[in-house]
Amino acid sequence: MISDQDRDRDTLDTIFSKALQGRTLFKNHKALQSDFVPDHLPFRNTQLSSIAEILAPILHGSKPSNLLIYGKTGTGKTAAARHITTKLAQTAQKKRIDSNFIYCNARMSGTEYRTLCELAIGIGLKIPFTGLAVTEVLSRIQHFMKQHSLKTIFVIDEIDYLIRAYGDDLLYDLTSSSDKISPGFLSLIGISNDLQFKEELGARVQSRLSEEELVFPPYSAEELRTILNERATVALNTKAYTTAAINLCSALSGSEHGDARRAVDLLRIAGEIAEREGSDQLDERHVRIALQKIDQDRVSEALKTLPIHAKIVLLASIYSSQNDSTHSSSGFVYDKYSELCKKTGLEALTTRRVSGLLTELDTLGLLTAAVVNYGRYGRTKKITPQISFAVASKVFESDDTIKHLIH
DNA sequence: CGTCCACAGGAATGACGGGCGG
DNA sequence: CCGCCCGTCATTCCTGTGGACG
Repeated sequence: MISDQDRDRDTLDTIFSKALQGRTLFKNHKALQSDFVPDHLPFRNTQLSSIAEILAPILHGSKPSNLLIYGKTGTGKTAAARHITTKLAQTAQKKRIDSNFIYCNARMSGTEYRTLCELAIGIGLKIPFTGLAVTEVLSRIQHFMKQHSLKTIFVIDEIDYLIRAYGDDLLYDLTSSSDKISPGFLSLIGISNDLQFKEELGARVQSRLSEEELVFPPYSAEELRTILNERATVALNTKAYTTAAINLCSALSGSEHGDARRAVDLLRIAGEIAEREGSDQLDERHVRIALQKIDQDRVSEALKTLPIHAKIVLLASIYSSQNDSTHSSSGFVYDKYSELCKKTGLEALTTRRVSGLLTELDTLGLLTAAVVNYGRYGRTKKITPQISFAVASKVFESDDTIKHLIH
């Protein structure tokens, strides 16, 4: 009989010895991670030079126009913006021009307050992580920028998230604060995945924020192949992958929406699988396994960070819709949810709150909550889980408070 | 053609953890 | 230390609503 510990040590030993033998496929794992900004962005020359032209005025001390960048996920928006800003920052530093380039992701930050905090930290201003009014943080930032006459470019990624959750007031304040900051200034670069996002902006913000606009089209499968090849030569050892594997990665991602990030993720995960298997070449088989794993990974990451009640609501939705779809109204889900809460000893939240949680889970893409009218029989959200029971249970099993709800 | 279901979702309010200025 | 402010999450109370049924 082999204990768990023994087995763990065995596998660790084999991993280590393989690494020592130099059998790893990766020579630079970072180049395939999603936050990696490559030196060279193929097929984005026109966009890059447009951004550069728009931002260039900062090099002689005047305020660049605000910019709005559109494009679906994985079309290189973030990479392009980060690429240009770091290049600019380098040039500015060389020529001793005072300027700040700050990047933040609104969805990661979560709230208006925390987005502003990113800006504050970026310009070197200390702000407590809670306790202040948003307007207070804003005026401190403005005051600080005026005092030090800071010239700043602020990139807000996934800006559509911010608008949907909080409205455009903050953006209005940010774009109309130039006199409070002068002789410093603040230029905004908004990045949006949503092409219709602009219509959600009020007219006053719309004209200010999108002084300039740029659209990033999706990559074709052909272009993806070139990109992946470029990344692969940086990230992987020369003989560690087949061209067929690269081609498959680009074909699989290109057929959907030309999503480069997904293609790169796919390649990385395939590499990791191949490495774990101990094979010395990444081939098409690994890519196919990775394809199954990739969505699951993304989802379970989201699941893990969910608050406890959101987890239970999600579980309740899955149970409710499991056998027959007539049991997927928000009322049914709530009943199931409170039943589950009773089992864990937790106090159930109100219907109102659960309704809110359902919409939150919808925006996370973990389920769809469509409002439907059954006339005489009322008006509900029709809940359809977007993840399987298997995936959910796998993640929730590691949560002590709800693991016994899974059966 | 009006009724009325079964909720949606807005507004006001409160508890909580936390910072502020005095 | 105090009294006051904040954001966040949740509750309570409320008004609104599309369309099948009678």
